[in-house]
Amino acid sequence: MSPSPESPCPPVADVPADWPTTEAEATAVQEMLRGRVTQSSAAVEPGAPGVVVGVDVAYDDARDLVAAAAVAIDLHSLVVVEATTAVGRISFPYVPGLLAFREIPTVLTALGRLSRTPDLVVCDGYGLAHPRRFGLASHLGVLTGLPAIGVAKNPFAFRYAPPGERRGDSSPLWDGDEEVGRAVRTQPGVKPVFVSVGHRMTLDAACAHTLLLSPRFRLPETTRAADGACRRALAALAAGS
DNA sequence: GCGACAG
DNA sequence: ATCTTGTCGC
Repeated sequence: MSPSPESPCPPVADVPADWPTTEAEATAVQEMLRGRVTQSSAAVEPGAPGVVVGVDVAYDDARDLVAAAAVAIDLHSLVVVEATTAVGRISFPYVPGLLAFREIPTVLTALGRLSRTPDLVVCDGYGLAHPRRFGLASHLGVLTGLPAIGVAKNPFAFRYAPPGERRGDSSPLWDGDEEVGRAVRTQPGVKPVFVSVGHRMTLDAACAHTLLLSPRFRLPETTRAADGACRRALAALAAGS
């Protein structure tokens, strides 16, 4: 039977047939792709005009569903110019270090539904601040070829000294003796966010972009908008089924 | 070996 | 991530 024409239910995408199934396979993919990350001059200079896209996902574990959102925001005005969503089957269990395999297929679908090419993608989570230097933001950047950064709400397993209390203060995020990202104070006296390079971006530029995207709240406008959009998409799906 | 551990 | 109301404060 084909779906009834009047059915407003959005299609739920299945997991790609070639998607990794085991942790060993997923780790091997990371090892295979990590060399493609570029960390040179910023593809989008902080303050330059352009469109930044925030991506985020929300889960319905009971139904095995993940909803993704891609929200395009004008870098200068921070006004939302476009938003897309997608719903798919959860493609991987949550394993620290393998988060990308849980989110990427559905995020890619949402990104592909945008009518424009982003100048920068902002992810929830990490890029190079990752056990194998290939977190979600790097993975998404390499697969799309787009400049990407990761802005996480928690320091994961990395160490840092609290940055100064003023907006714009930052301190290194360390994996041993290697600086893999930075703790950035986006609002005075508020817990910092944890920024790392995803792809085609320097750490300095990633931090500068994060600050420009967070003029009023702790989290970047991209993250806030994408979070709201994917939650609404998931709620709408539940309501319509 | 055990615990910690982005979302 | 998710479970979840009202409430304090700018």
